[in-house]
Amino acid sequence: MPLSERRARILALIVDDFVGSAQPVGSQALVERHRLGLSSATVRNEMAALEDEGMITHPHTSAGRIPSHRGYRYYVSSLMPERALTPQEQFTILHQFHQASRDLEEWIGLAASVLANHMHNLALITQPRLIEVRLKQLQLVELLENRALLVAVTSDSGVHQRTIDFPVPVHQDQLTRLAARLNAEFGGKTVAEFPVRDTTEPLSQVEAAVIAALTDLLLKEQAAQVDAPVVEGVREMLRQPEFGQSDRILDTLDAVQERRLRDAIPTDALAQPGVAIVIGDENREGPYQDMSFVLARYGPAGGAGGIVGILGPTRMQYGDAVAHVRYVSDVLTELIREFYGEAD
Amino acid sequence: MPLSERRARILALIVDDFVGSAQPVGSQALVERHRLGLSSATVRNEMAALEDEGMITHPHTSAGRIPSHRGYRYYVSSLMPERALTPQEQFTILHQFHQASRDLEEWIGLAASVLANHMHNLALITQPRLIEVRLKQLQLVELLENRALLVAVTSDSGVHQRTIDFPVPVHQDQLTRLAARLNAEFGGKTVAEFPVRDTTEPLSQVEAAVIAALTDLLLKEQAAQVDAPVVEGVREMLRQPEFGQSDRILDTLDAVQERRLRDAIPTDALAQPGVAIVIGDENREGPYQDMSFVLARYGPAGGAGGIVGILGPTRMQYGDAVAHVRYVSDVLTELIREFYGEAD
DNA sequence: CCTTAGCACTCTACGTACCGGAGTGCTAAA
DNA sequence: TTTAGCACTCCGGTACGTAGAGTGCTAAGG
Repeated sequence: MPLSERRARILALIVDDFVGSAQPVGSQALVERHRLGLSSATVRNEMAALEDEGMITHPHTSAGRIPSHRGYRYYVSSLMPERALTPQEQFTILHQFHQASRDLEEWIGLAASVLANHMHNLALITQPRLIEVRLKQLQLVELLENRALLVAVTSDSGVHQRTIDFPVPVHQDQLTRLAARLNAEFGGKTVAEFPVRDTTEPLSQVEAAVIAALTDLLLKEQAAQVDAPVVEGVREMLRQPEFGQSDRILDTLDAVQERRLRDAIPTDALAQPGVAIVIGDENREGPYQDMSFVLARYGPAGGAGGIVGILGPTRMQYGDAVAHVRYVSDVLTELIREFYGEAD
Repeated sequence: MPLSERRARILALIVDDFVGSAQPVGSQALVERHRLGLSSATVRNEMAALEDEGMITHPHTSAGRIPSHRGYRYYVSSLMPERALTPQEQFTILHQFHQASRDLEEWIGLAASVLANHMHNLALITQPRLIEVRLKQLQLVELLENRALLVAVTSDSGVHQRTIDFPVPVHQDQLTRLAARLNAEFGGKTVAEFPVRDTTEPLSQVEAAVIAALTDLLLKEQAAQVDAPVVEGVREMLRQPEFGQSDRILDTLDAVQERRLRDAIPTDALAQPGVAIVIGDENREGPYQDMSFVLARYGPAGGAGGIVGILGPTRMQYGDAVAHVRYVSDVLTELIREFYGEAD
């Protein structure tokens, strides 16, 4: 049920003020700061109503109001002004990409830094990957007489490596020939498309070992839906007043380890296109229940892509966050398109 | 000038107690806890003397004593009991390595985790590298019509990649032939040994671009004396009481970023073989001046190697730290010897 | 019926005061 | 040289009082 216009306006002001100051906002302060044509008493009545509707709460009896998770949700869904970055802001960001070298990993790291610095919160970006992983080319390098390094380049330009132990000695010549043969046979294929060998015709032990390693490597690669994300700005985020106590910092520090974060990213919120916002207890996992994600997919439709987003306390500048995430996602999409070529 | 035996004994007890409890230790507590055949007054006299010699201090007038950096230095140099890990401890650690797969990077990460968990402090390990980087094999993979991925495997089994843009279109066939040719020509050589081309005979633009990229890549690789280390246990360390205030945590968090840490590792202390201890203000850089490093090199003599160590507050179990670092360093050395083969 | 002035009440943050405990430094005697 | 004794110091915790910000309610006014 929608709020009355005045009530909604007051909610928006409470959110704005609280996001800015991190202090509970009182009726009188609100009236003065925004020159409302109302008395503080009226605002108090509205606040009481907003509290009944679950949009705001008190930390304690005689404190000002702070938005509840529900209030934030209402705010971002109905009240928040849409805003795009100004040309000036866009330029500042683009400029940094032009400074960097043409390297995908570097771009990802840079994008994360940019986001983190602008939003004073944690930025996370997963490496771009294709849904379908195709083998592009493999290489075999002798390390010891019975061990080799398998290097596989996949269609998303990822380079993967693994050592293989053979039951028999091998030489580089042999490996090079084998690599050429396997490239011809498996190149350009997904694991699912790998030709099944006629089992009656026994493979050489070496060949079998390489194929096994290759298959396993690509399967593992494909299985990992999302890589552990690149994370920047942990410190920026922890500087926010909500992390004032050190035990809170330590717990959060734990929660934003790349590996834990990978599983915590609420990917289901990204079913629809556009920027998704996941607030507080909309997160399933405990440690993130008073934080919010602002997430978007990046990458050309059907091509290699990943997730870019911001994680911070629920008290967050959602409008700016959305604008920044959207813009950075667009920039990354464009860079990837360039990198992999239009044709892909 | 050496301390009298009794005075040294008292210093050792102060260090031990303080390391254990993080509380300043008073004369009476010391006497009671260790059943010294002395009165607290005598101990107080000795403490006053130790303070004159700069070995201990007070936080304030009526507090117990804590070791100064100088006191720790004396302790580790002259008083600390040498200790090796018990067979039981050794087994616990070795066991974890046997669980892991045969992958060098994984070993490094595992070793760091083990160290961090046992010592409740930060563990850091640099990737193993050779002083001399030799090209083992290179591979060229077409990405776009005028862009390729250069993958170079170096003699320390490192896999390095870089994209190359060509002024002209290329095909995979051409790249494969070129790669084979360059492998024959440059394989097994260091950058310094790369044959200089006769400049009068012009290279193809493609070949020139690849050689330039390869040279640059190996040079960069060689130039970085130490990689940014793998770091584990940040949270373990920050849990120590010396990091009780949140601003201290944030500052430290900053100081232990991989990149900053790389430059802060006091490598010069590792000139002599064995385990090096760098205490407090023996560190040049500010943020580490109330922390200590316990470091060792690992890797077979003349072979690929790196640095393994612990970073924590100066109040640290130095004896255990040394024993653990030494043992893990030995284990890593053994693993590397196995991995690269004895012959190397 | 909505708005608002007025007022009693509540809770926090902060500063002051106070006290017990642990520890020191000094002195004088053993 | 060691030690008992004692006065002194400082921290940490608790209690208390106060100022400030804010609330909720009531009753009067438009």
